Amino acid sequence: MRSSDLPTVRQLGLFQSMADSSFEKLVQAAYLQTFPAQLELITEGDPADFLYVVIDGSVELFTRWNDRESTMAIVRPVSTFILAAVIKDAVYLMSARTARKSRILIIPSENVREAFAEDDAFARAIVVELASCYRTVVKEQKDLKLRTAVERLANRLLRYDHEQGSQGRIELPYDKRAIASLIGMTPENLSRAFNTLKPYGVSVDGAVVTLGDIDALTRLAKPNRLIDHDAT
Amino acid sequence: MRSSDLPTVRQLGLFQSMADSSFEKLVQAAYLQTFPAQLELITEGDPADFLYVVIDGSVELFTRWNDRESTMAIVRPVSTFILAAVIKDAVYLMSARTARKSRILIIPSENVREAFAEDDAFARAIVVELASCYRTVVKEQKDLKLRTAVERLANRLLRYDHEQGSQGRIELPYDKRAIASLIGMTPENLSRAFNTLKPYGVSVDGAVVTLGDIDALTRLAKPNRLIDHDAT
DNA sequence: CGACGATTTGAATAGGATCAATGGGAGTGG
DNA sequence: CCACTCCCATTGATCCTATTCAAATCGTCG
Repeated sequence: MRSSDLPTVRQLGLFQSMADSSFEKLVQAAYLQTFPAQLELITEGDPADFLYVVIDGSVELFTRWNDRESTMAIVRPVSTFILAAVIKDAVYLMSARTARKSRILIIPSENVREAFAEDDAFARAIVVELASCYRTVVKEQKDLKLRTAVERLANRLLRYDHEQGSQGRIELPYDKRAIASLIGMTPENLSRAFNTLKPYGVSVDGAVVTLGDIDALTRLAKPNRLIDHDAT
Repeated sequence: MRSSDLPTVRQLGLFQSMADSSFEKLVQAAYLQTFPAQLELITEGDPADFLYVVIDGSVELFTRWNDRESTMAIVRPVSTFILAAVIKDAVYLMSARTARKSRILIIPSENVREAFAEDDAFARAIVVELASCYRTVVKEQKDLKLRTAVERLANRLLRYDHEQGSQGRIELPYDKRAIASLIGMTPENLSRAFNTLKPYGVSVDGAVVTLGDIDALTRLAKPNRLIDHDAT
């Protein structure tokens, strides 16, 4: 793998506290590959043979059932995905495909589980990582069960604004189809939700969204650290 | 605490592999209390001061936002809840109240984190526990995003039937209000969903539900091990 | 320029929520 | 034991939200 990528991976919360020797072993067993956009990397139901680390690009985690499909998450560099399946030596619960051309580090599950068994610091890092993942999904579930589609969109816009420096002007990080599915609605409904938010100062021009009245939008959205914040 | 409860707790996946000394310390620091029904044990947003173990009774995890409320899970004996918050030393994301009179073991968070730091086997048990919790919530999210309310109910009925010995006759484990909220609908809508399922052999008499045509119900529900099963 | 995919808009429908009213036990107190 | 009350569940009517299907528009890329 490219030597310049190594430190980035090493600095991930998941890997930074493990022993050098353990990390070495993991990296030695790993493959770094570049995939074109829209390539299905894993399919839900398959055994979890690898742990994935997105180095560059982005990956969409999605799920299918009965001819319906829903985007569960979009993973951006640098982070891992499907750790839980790997640790439990179970099948993947979600499918994954590259959203764009992506460079991805692939670590065989057995090596991950071996490091987990041998390296105590790594085991504890996994605890922290999984606890974070768990809390993130719980927040998403709260978002889904407690809010309407428009409220979910409003809160997400505020979140993107915050992530992008609170300038009242954001660039949507993914295409609208993906955002719609992520938020749990159809693309058509997303369009209409944007229209519903016009009176709250929201105007859309392609992927650029201007938040002209943050206060009004905030009063509508009622963001909450127990649902919307990333931290803890 | 009652000596007869100790082995049950000790045999939980979370505790069974840890050192005797660590377990001893945890138990020594813990309190066993009996709470009346409908008592709010924890409130979301509060610091996670304790890990909870339901010994007897049952506890509802729920969440509130903007005057709405939703049941996230119901915890039955013997199992723990809010482990992730305790490990991360964060605030609770969910509130909890006893659904009925309950006996509950309460372990101070600091002791849990101390055991986590000192006992490697315990750390690894926490990994497995959190991975399971994570995968459970992911399944619930898939259920919510991919299925209609009637489909969710149909699958849940099949699950209860399976849990209760596949006799085609089940007793609802909680009152309908709770089940409705758990599934993500209103009580009114649950009533109507039961009616919708009548042509599929579902008949309701109080808390007793008869599944007269499992095949038809299954064809409608399309249960899936990546959403509905408990294991892995 | 033309084709394709993504987005938007419109119209109709379905799914679910809300509000209001009624029925039905379980528990309480006389 | 019976009446009363309360809470849960059901039903009806209506409203609102969101999906579906269809068509138009826009922009991008070859």
